Formats: sequence, structure tokens, C-alpha cells
Amino acid sequence: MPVAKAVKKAAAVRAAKRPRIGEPTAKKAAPARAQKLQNTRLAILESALSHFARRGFQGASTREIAQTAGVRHGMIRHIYGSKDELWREVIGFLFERMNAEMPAVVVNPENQDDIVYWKKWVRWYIGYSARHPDHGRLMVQQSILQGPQLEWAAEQFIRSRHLWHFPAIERMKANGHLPDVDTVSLFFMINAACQMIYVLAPEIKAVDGRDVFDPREIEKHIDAVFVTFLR
Amino acid sequence: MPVAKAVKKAAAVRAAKRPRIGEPTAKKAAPARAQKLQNTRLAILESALSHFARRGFQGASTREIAQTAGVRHGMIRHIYGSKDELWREVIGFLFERMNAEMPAVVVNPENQDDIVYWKKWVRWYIGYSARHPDHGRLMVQQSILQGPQLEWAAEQFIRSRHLWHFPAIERMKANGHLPDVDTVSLFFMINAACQMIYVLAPEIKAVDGRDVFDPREIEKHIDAVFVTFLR
DNA sequence: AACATCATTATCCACTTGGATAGCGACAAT
DNA sequence: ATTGTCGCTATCCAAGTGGATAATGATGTT
Repeated sequence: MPVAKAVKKAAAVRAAKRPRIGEPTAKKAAPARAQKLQNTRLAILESALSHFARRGFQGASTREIAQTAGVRHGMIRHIYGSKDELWREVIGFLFERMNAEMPAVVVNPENQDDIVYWKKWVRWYIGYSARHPDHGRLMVQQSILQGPQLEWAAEQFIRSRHLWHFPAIERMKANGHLPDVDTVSLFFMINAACQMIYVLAPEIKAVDGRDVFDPREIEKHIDAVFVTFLR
Repeated sequence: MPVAKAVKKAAAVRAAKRPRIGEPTAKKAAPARAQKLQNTRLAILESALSHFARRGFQGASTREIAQTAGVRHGMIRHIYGSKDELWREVIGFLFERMNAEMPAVVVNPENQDDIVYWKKWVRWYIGYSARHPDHGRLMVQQSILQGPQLEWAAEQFIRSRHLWHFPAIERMKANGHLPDVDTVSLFFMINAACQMIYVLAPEIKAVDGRDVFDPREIEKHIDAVFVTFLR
């Protein structure tokens, strides 16, 4: 196959819509062909998330990612073009899944009391962090790495999330419901309090023998965050 | 050189005492020969810390580590025997340096009021985390990785640190000075509150444009931790 | 001055890495 | 039934990996 055609083809595959989480398998009934591709894409994304989160970008091998996904490593290049692009798609997938798992009551704070809403959000976010500890792990890897990838992620996903939370935090500070300290510090403390215990779960298991993913432990941790920050 | 002799030699080099931080270049005046070796060891350790912290264990390359340290990669094998052993030495180096930077008033809580001591500890620990953000980064990499390396680190360094802090935390909880929540949750929240903002400094820079290492920002963050946890 | 030590390197090795290319072969369209 | 599409793989490649070996040459010892 001539080079030009091959490149064009790869671009087309890449442009194809990535598997959407919530979408109810739209229309008619997708041709088996397309459905299979979507399954493969999803398998690769989940495998890549797991490997990237644990080993970092350079430490993860596309061959291992492919093996976990049940395909040959050529498939990754076929679909995503490069390891860099796969990394970006994984981060996109991560936030899409997060949004998809967010219940309406958390997405939309309207007409809810600030404290009630904050508690709902914390409860949901801790559950999410316990369900998907690799989210926090990947974001830590991303943030440590610096470079243009981080700029891109900040621009694309992280900044909007920060800005979305800041007004509510400041309102609650003003009303005396959260400690009256620097907003960025406070946001990071709350965020870390919610997810780091799950990111570092293997350490806690090794040191204290505790399984932080036990539902009762999760409930205790939710309470700990409430009591610590809320006033 | 026969194999047996080479192995014996490497073991001897490895067994030689690693550079101690506080030690005042003891006795007489070390022969230039030994001094140079110590310098090289230190350069490799610091370079390795930086690379491991950012890229993780598998992601860091011994050749790049050596280059940053100004030597050829054979030197690493000569001194440390293997990449695994280098990783372990780096972690040992990290905690040794941490202990060396700990002032007496933080090492020894005797005869100090709990609150006063806790504030001194937090202030020192935040300063340390800001001075050496790679400490937190490496420990996150270590904890995420699981496997026997984590067991070793937990046994060797982490557990004793946890156990050392727990009694004071429980006493302060009992006296109403810290939120009355699960001790492990509380310890992790305090720990994360102190160091994660520096571990994730590149993210904050990219998202909010803030330099968390600015001394005034550090002071604000210390205050934030005080106000949030202390009561 | 001659010798021995040893910090350091050059160089080789088998293996893995991300990427590129050229298919194959099950499906879909006619 | 024939043909073309395209999901997927086999296979090659240059570059990089951690490790092993033997040498070098400045330093220290006699």
C-alpha cells in the first residue's frame, strides 16, 4: 500500500468516534464490524489506563498494554497512531467516564443548600475515587511529568473543574461552613483528602494491613472528611 | 579477571558506607580517592531520585541517571550492582536526609505542649516538602507500584513513621485538638494536606499560574493546615 | 621507582522498545 | 457469488534497555 493512502487511512480510523460511555448504543443496531472495533478500543483504553497509572508514561509498554487488552501491539498504532496520542485518549476517556458516573444531583447544585450539596459531592467523589483509584494515579503521573502534555490536560480538563468548584468553596467559606483559608490550598486539601487514601491504598495495606476499599472503611472515611472540613 | 573475584569486588564496593548526611567529614581528612567516590555516589543518588520521582522505576533509564550525575552508566552497576538496588538506596538516602534535616525540637516532642509541638512539626514538614517535592513523588511511585519493593519500604521506613505519629494524634483527638475521626484517615489527610500541593506543583502552575514554592505562599499554606485541622 | 589498588570507562550482549509496512481474512455491499 | 473494505496481525527496523566484562590510568603504598 502506498504511503499516502496508509496515512490517510490511519487518520480516518483515529478520527472515528471513541466509545461514549452513556450513549445507549444508538440507532438501529450497529453493524457487528463497528461494534467489535468499539469493544477493542474500550479494552485498550482500560488496559492503558491501568498500565499508565501504575508505571507512568515511559514505564508502560505498548506491547504489555496490548496484551492485557487481548490484541497485538500493532493495533494500538492502527487505532491511536502513537503512544502519546493513546495517553491523551486515556485522559479524555477518564474524564468522560467520570462525568458519566456523576448523578444528576451532583452535576447540578441548583436549589440545593450549600452544605447538603457539598456533602453529596464529597460522598460521591470518595465513592468514585474508591471505585477508580487509577484516576488519581494517572493524574498524579500526568502532573509530575510536566511538559506540553500537562499544559494540554490543564487546559482541556483540569482548569474547568477547578473553576467550577471555587465559587461554591468561597461561598461556604464566607458563610463559615468551611475553614477560612486560601481557596487553592483548601481545594487541594479537600481533593487530596478524598482520593489520596485510595491512590495509596497498597501502601496502607502494606503498612497498616487495612483494606480501605471495604465499604465500612469508605463510610468511615466519608465521615472523617465531613468532620474535618465542615463547620 | 575471574568471575568470582569480580563479584567479590563489586560486593565490597556496594558494602562501603553510603554518604552520610550530617557526618562532619569525620577524622583526619579522607584520602582524595575515597572522597571522590563519595561525591560520585551522592551525585548518582540525587540524579536517581530526580529521575525515579518523575518517571517511575521502569520509566527511568540508568543511562540518563548516569548522564545527569556526570558519569557513565557502568558506574551505577559498579557501585550499586543493579537498578533495583539503586532504587532501594535512593529510598534509604531519602529518609536519611529527611532525618538529618529534622531539627531537635521536631525530633524530640518531650516536655512540649501537644499543640505547640504539632504546629512545629507541621511547619517543618511543609517546609521540607516544599524543599524536596521529589520525596513525595518518589513515595507515591513506590506506593502505587506494589510488589515486594513496597513491602520492604513499608517494613523499613514507613511503618515506624506511622506508629510514631499515631499516639500523639490520638491524644490530641482525645483532648479535642484534632477532629475526632479515624486515626488512619486523619493521618493521611494531614500528610496529604502538607505535601501533595508540592508534589503536584507543576499542575497548580499550569492550571492556576501559581508558584506554590514562593515563601509567602508556603506561609499561607501552613496557616491553611493549622486552621483546617486544629481546634 | 616499582607496584598495587580501584574509580572509572569502553564495549559488548541479549532483549525490549515504539514505530513502520505489507499483508491476511472475515465481514459487508453489490 | 464476486468484490472491496477494514479490523487485525506478522514481521521487520533502528534505537534504547539493564547488565556483564575487561581494560585504563590516576592515586596510594612499598
